[in-house]
Amino acid sequence: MGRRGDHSRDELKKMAIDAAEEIVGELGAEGLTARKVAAKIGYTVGSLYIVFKNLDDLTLHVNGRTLDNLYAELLSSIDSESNPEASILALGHTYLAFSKANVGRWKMIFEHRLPENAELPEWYYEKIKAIFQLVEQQLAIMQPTLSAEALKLDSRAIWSGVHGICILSLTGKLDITGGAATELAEHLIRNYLKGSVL
Amino acid sequence: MGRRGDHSRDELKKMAIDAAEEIVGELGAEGLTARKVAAKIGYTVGSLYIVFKNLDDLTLHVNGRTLDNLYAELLSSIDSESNPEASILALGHTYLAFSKANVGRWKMIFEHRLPENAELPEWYYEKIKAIFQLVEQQLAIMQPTLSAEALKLDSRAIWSGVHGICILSLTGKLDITGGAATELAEHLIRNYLKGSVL
DNA sequence: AGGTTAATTGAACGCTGCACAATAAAGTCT
DNA sequence: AGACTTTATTGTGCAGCGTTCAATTAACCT
Repeated sequence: MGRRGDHSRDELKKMAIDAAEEIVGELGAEGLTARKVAAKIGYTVGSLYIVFKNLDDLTLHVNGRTLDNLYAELLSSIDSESNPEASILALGHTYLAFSKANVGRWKMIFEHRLPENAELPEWYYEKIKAIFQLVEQQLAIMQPTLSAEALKLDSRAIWSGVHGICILSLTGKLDITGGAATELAEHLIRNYLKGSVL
Repeated sequence: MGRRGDHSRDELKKMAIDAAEEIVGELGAEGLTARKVAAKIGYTVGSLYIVFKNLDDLTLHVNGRTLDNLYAELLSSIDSESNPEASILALGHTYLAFSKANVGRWKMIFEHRLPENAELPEWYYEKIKAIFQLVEQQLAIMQPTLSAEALKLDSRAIWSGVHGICILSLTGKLDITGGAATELAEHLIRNYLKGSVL
């Protein structure tokens, strides 16, 4: 059992997120319970509630880390590419690969619902925005004359589209053969870009 | 209390789905519990488990009906339109409007996760396919030379895209002003179609 | 060593999904 | 009509959930 001074608050927090991450990776969001996390880190449930407001709070932190992981992979998938269209395609490809390699964690981000009146915390929005901005940057290189407004719209349209393909393919609702998600995303990106340049 | 012979199995099933639908509409998927549904139809929990395999089964039936409702609205949004591009835009518009008008029920379709090894039933897939086919039909009118394969791909790409916008806007993850979802979808559809015709 | 502070526990509460023995109503047969 | 069978429905029970909080126990301070 955890004894006083064994771990600082931050250490405990990190341990809990680590444990939760592992559980979600194995069992999906459904399998995440306070008791399991507590058992896994050698503390009792009560201690979790010192560090997190509630289970949703813990979930949010796991999701935050997942977003960070994705962001890192997305970033490293473009820094070698110079052609912006190729970069956007690479982003899409990396996104789909990541979500497939981390189904449980990725699905949790979208299956998770906040309690009635709660709002997503600011830092969470920032992470989402950062991802959109990767696309936005490439678009800006492609079409330097576009207004900030138009860039934002285009990047949101493209990335939401890729995201839609991602979710529908993960949940098997595409009514299409398995590996086609990447192909779909490529299609979407290429055709959108072609059409928007005109 | 429900007495023997008061309601047939099918009536009971319908009553339960009705009640569940109402609860989800008011409280969201989170608020749906067997005990609440039972109380609402004047039966006890036990009776629900005669008619449904489990709560997931009930959820699936509510979702199925929601898909039917959407399908009906989508259908009536195009039968007056003759221009296929306008029709696809109308489909997107109707989709977003429907999801906004029925947030709770619509979100439940995507937040709901099946237990570990369960597969979606066939009739559920059929409903999803039917919706995709509405887009496919319009595309076929637009580009009669396209192969069945290509039609399927294009319709999936477009509709997944619209769906992505729908989900991200419903869950407030678009980092963009509220009403812009429709605008985004229009952008996506128009640019994709423009690009794909070339 | 004794007193204070604070970290940690674990039991308790009210909820959940689900199962199943007990019950009561309808149908059937003589 | 009365007894027997069938079956629809109940309601209690179980295990597990998130969350709270009084009690405990370890570390620190004087």
